[in-house]
Amino acid sequence: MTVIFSKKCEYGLQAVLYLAANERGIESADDIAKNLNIPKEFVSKILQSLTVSGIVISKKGKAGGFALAQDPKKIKLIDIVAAIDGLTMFNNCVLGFPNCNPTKPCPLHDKWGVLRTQTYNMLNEDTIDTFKEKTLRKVAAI
Amino acid sequence: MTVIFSKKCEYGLQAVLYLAANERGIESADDIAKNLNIPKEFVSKILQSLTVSGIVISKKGKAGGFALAQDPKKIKLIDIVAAIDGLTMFNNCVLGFPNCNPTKPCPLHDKWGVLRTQTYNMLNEDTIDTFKEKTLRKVAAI
DNA sequence: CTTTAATCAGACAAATAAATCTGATTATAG
DNA sequence: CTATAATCAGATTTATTTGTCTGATTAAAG
Ligand code: SF4
Ligand code: SF4
Repeated sequence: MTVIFSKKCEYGLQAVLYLAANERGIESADDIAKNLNIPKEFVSKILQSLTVSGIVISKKGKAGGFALAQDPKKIKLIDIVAAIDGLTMFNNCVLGFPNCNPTKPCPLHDKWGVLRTQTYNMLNEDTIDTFKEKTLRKVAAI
Repeated sequence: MTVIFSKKCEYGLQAVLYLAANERGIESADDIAKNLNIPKEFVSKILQSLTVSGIVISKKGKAGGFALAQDPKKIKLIDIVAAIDGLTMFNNCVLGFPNCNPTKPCPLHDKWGVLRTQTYNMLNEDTIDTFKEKTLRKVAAI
């Protein structure tokens, strides 16, 4: 069981945070994978897909790799989530009931609705440039 | 993608809420499945496992089925989650970083830690007898 | 120009989760 | 006592997610 996001999405978030934090520009998939201790081929695939979404760019050949496609002051975590897992979870129920709808609230609607929104806001309110320090410290501790 | 809980857990939560809400005592798996619009064999298996956890009881043979093992005033949603998915998610990171630890916080630790606790509280603070009405209304709308 | 180290595309494999099936057992009701 | 309708246990199937492999392409550096 993952929490909220798929592994794909978690790795995507970690990789993009890492790219933003180390400020070295182009970074190889191999390097990213080693530093985050996640499977290289997998994170490589994920970053490939994020090039299509315009979040990272890739450079082929020797000394190639991935880098942010935009200023980290413009990228939010929610952008990465939207690109990988989509945003449907922010319309779904913790209990798995269908048709989430304030007019047909299920038992937890009031409480869950608030938490769901706060989770969304958490991912939407800061740009990833503000996470550099903490990302570096966390990565160092992996 | 499910939200937080596995399908197994979602169905378990729904089934137990349903048993508490309709107050008919023994209810067949077939009936539960039809009313919740979820697979009968699957919910049956899940309820079987919840008998082991002491949350429901089962009665075999004709007119058999499942019923709550305890007074609904004593059952909390967190009990069902603990029995099916376990509670590890309440120690894990949204970003999937390993070693969640306040001394090695990752970028979202402060915010996510709070939301995670509030989610736990949401499942822990009320007993399922308080959900009857809303459950019935939600089930009717499925 | 050749070697090397990287992405890229797409197939493939393994693991996990979700759902179904089968046969046995059990209890009720006629 | 028999027919029926249910749980139960466990195997099996299917779907999805996660992870790996292969071969082609690309670009840098000697
Ligand atoms: S009404 Fe609330 S609890 Fe029910 S499905 Fe919608 S968000 Fe979830
Ligand atoms: S420190 Fe916070 S964000 Fe990081 S893993 Fe722990 S809970 Fe998650």
